[in-house]
This record gives sequence, structure tokens and C-alpha cells, in this order.
Amino acid sequence: MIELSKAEFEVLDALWLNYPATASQIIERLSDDKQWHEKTIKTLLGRLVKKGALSFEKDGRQYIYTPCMERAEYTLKESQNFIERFFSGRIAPLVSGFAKSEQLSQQDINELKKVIDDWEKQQK
Amino acid sequence: MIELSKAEFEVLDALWLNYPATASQIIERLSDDKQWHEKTIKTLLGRLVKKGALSFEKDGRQYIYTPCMERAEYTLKESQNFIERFFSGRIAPLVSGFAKSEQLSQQDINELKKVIDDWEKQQK
DNA sequence: AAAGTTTGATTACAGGTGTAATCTTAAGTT
DNA sequence: AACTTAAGATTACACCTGTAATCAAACTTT
Repeated sequence: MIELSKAEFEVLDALWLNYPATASQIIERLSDDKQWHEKTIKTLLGRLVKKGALSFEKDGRQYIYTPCMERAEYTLKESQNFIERFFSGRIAPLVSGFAKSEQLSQQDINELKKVIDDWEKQQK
Repeated sequence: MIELSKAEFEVLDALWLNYPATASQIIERLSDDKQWHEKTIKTLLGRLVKKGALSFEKDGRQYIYTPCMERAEYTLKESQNFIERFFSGRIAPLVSGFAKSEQLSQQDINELKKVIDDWEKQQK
């Protein structure tokens, strides 16, 4: 699995919002939440390319970046990894931990029920 | 939140198995899964103490270590953090991702149902 | 054409991390 | 008491990360 740092992920996440995109578009998107210097973001883009998380095409002197994977694919792998490390690969203990500490809202419960429902339909 | 590295967490996790414990006991426990040098584990114990994740008492020339927090407490915080970063704080999308990629077993589903059930009872 | 601007490339640098080796010193052994 | 261990403390060192500044080249503007 490609290992991304926190900051690298946030840059990639800004690209996932809408791609392909240029560095300046990504910088623009990040400017709302982050106070990162433009240079910092460029560095992170370079590292993402080096790690194989992004590819780019040249357009004049600009690069037009595209993620090499989908967000869902990446977050799924990260989730598996996380759950493996902290909960021996089982997902229920994670949810259970949230429940016990009153971190679950009725909306969360409804959404979870729907996920279960859909899963069961899928199994026919 | 105390930030622990992967390796640090694994050492702490070995301590959580049964504590208080000495360095050599922890090293013994880790020897099954890891091929870490004894010195490496000692280094990690030192870093854990420095970060405030462990405390110790002296017993002759040995230290007897105790975690400064419970495993459930730590994993809950890590989970919140994880879910915040990747799923904007909502838990269902994580579970949904697993479901869509067929990572959920009937057992997982049953466990999740039980968590939901317990939660609902709790709300009376 | 010269000068300025903008883009990516290269360099910087401190603190964290994995992975130990070496040093000190107190405790155990003879 | 002298000698040997073994435990923790200190030091090492390369790679990763956050966070840019500087450099070089291409494009724009005058």
C-alpha cells in the first residue's frame, strides 16, 4: 500500500474534489481550510508524484494532476489497516467503542442499519 | 492526544496484555510476532515514558511499567481521529466501504446488529 | 530583446521514527 | 573486594515529515 503522510493525504483529498487539476487550483482549494504556503503544497504534490499517488500531464509549463486511485479505494485500504492494527481486523469493536462512549447519534444508527440492510439484500 | 508511532503502540499493546510488567517480560511477549532487537524495545519503552504513555516504578535495577491509560480509551481516540480525517467524522461510511467491497462477514453483521441493539436499549 | 513572472526542481532544516550499538552503573557472583 | 552482568541512559544514523526558501527555465510583458 502506498503510505501517505497526513499532509500528503490532505493535498490528494483536495484533488479528489475535482480532477484533473493544476497545482494552482489545488492551492486555491486548500486555501480555505489551511494556511499552507504555496511552496509547501508544491512540495507535497512532488512527494505524491514520487510515491505514485498522482500522475500528471504537462500543459505548457504547468502540470495537470490526476490521482492514481479513487478515494474510496484508498480509504478502504487505510480502514482495513487501521482496524487490523487496533481491533485485530474486526469492525464491530470499533463501532462498539463509539457506542459505549456515547459517540453514536441516532443518525449514525440509522445509517448503520441501512448499511446492514443493504448488505443483507445483497446476500439475497 | 498523545501521539504514538506504530512501533510504540505495539510495545504498549504488549504491556496492555498484562501489567504491570518489566521490560524483559514485554520483550518476551513481543518475541513471538516481532523480530525486534531487545535494544529496540528498550528504546521504544523509553520513548513511551517520555511521551507520558507509560509510568514505572523501580524494583532493584529493573523498571516495572504500567500504561497511563486504558487500551479502550486510546483506541477510541485514535478511532475518532481516523474517522474524522477520512470520513468527516461519520462512522457509517467506513462500514459502508467495507460492505461494498465485501469485507463484511455474517459474523461482523451479527456483531454490528448487537451493538445497535444494545445502543437502542440504552436509549430506553 | 530585456526584464519580470510563474512553474516546477532542488535544497534546507528541525523534529519524529525505526532500528540498534555503546556507555554507565548498580546488582549479582566469586 | 574484585569481577561480571545486565538494566537503563545516551548516542547514532538514515529516512520520513512539515514547512518552506532558493534556483533554473520557460512564458509574458514592456
